[in-house]
Amino acid sequence: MMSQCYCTSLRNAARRVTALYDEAIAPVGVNIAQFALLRSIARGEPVALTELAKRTDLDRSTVGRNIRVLEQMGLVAMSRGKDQREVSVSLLDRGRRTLDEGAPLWDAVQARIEARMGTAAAHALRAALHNL
Amino acid sequence: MMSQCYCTSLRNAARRVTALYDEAIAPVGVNIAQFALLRSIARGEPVALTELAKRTDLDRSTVGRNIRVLEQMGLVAMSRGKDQREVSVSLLDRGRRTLDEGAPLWDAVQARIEARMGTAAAHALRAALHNL
DNA sequence: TCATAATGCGGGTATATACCCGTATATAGT
DNA sequence: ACTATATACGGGTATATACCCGCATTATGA
Repeated sequence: MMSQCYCTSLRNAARRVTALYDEAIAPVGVNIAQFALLRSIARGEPVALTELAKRTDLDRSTVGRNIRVLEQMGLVAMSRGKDQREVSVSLLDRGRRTLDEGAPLWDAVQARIEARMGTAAAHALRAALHNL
Repeated sequence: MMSQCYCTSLRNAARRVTALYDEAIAPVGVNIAQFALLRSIARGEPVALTELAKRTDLDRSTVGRNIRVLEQMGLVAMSRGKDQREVSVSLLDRGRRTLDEGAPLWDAVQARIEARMGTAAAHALRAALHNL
C-alpha cells in the first residue's frame, strides 16, 4: 500500500533502492553509501572531513565515522595536513580498485532502474528529488 | 550539485525531507518515523510485531526496537497475547493524543511540500516512488 | 502422542545518521 | 604579541535500520 506521506514514501523508497544498490555493489566489498563516499573522495583528494561533509551534504561527524570504517577496510588513508586541525582523506590503491571494479556494477543497477521506470520517468524523478 | 545516482539522490532527499518533517512534528515530542509507526499501529490494534513489520515494510527487529522506544515514552503498550510468542502492541492514551496533536502539524508540512513542488509534481513524485 | 517444522521474538552486531560538547589549532583584531 | 573568535575534529549519545542466531511456543504430520 502506498503511503500518503511524502516523507514515508521517500524513506521507504530510499531503503528499498539502497538494498538494490547494496546487493549490486556487494561483490566489491562495500555498500552503496561507502561507494558513494569513495566517489566523493575521488572527486578531489586529499580532502578534509569538513569539505567531504559539504560535498556529501552529511554531518561532519557522520562522515568522520564512515571514513573510519573505510580506513579499517584499507580503502582510504587519513592523515593530518599542514593545518593540524584538518584530517586529510585520500584513496589507497585498494580504494581506487574498488571504485574501478564497482563502476560497471553500479552502471548495471542504474540501468536496471531506468529500464524498470522508463528513462523519462527516471529523469523526472531525479529532477523532482533534486528540487525537493 | 545533483547526484547522478538514483540511490544517492533518494537517500539525500529522504534525509532532507525527514529533517523537515522531524522539525514540523517535534512539538508533540516524536520524530516522523515514530509518528508513522504510531499511525501504523492505529491502523489496527492490537498488532503483533511481525504484522507491524509487514505493514511498515521494515525488518521485525527494527520494529521491535523502535516500539520499545515508544514504550519507554509511554505512548504504546506491549503485552503477550493468546499466542505466547506474539507481542501485541497497542496505543496508550498518550500515544493517541500524540497522533491527534501531530495530525495538523503533519498536514501543514505536507501542504508546504506540495506548495513548494506543485501539487502535480508532488503526486507524480509519490507515484514514481511507489513504482520504484 | 511425539518428533519435526514453522513461527515469533530478543539480542548481538554493524552501518548510517544527527546533534551537542569539549579540545586543539589557527586566525583576526587590538 | 595577546586575547578573542572561528574552525576542525573526536567522542558521547541517540535513533533508524538490517541480518543472523538462538530460544520459546505453536502447529503439523506420521
